[in-house]
Amino acid sequence: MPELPEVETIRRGLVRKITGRLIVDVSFGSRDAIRRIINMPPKKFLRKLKRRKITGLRRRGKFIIFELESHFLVIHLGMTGQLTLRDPRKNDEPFVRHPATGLQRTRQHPPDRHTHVAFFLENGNSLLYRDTRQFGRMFLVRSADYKDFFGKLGLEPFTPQYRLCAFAERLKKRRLPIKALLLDQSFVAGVGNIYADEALFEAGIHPARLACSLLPDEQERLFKALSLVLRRGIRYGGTSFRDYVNAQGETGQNQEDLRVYGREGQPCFRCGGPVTKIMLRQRGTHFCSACQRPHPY
DNA sequence: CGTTGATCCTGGGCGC
DNA sequence: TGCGCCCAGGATCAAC
Repeated sequence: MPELPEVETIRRGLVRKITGRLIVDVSFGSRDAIRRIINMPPKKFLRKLKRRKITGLRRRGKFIIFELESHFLVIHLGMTGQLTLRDPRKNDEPFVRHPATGLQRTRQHPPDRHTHVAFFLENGNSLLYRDTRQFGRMFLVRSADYKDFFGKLGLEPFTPQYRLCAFAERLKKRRLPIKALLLDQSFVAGVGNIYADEALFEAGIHPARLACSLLPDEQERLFKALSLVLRRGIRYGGTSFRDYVNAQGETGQNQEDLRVYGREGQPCFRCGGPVTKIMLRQRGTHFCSACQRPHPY
């Protein structure tokens, strides 16, 4: 589910509301789900979090990172993870799936069978972690281990380290389809299936091209396309295809602005030809077969 | 070493 | 209505 723009949108929606707050309690859902999601016994997790103050909120790739006093709580939302705030003074609304779009409409909701962790804050609000498919993970990382934890993660877009020369150098070493490389978090952090397809379309590059075969101007177009589509995703509050909601429980708007993802058979915005969908490494892959040629010559 | 495909889950949608 | 199958914003890991 959530790629860099979605995680960043959640972060921005939470940062003012939880920074400086104390975690007074943590409650858990079903045992089996908790064992998968948290990297330690729940009692230990609770002991380490109780009475801790949240001093800040960061993001690295698709990870959202809660700064505590001696630790970081690192959360990866997997495919269907949701982090939402619940204010007991406001009314709850049930999850409602829109019959036509399939999108969920909700503001805040009470915990249900997919709500696996609730963090209770001293101001009465709670932060709910809900995850239908249970692919998300939470880690408590000691401050000293922080760098190590993210050691293998790749270039971070929108930072000074995200530079064309580093990008091109990494590209040249890899002999696999460029789409597959874009999904590899040790290359560029934060890119997932939607934004990989969107960036390749913007750059006019066929998803099955071998990464090492990209010509210099293609490398540069892809480098720029990635930051373009990610920035656009953030500006529109993320892409809601199914489960993604922001910290307030609202869907994003970026699905209205996608060029190829989810548009199979519909006209390419550039040439008018039909958008093609193929399976590449078990992932749905959308592109325009006229604008994104399999061979550059 | 690098690359690949199976696997972990639940649920929605489709064909029969 | 129901069943079986395929698909879904992801990442890990055994096997080549």
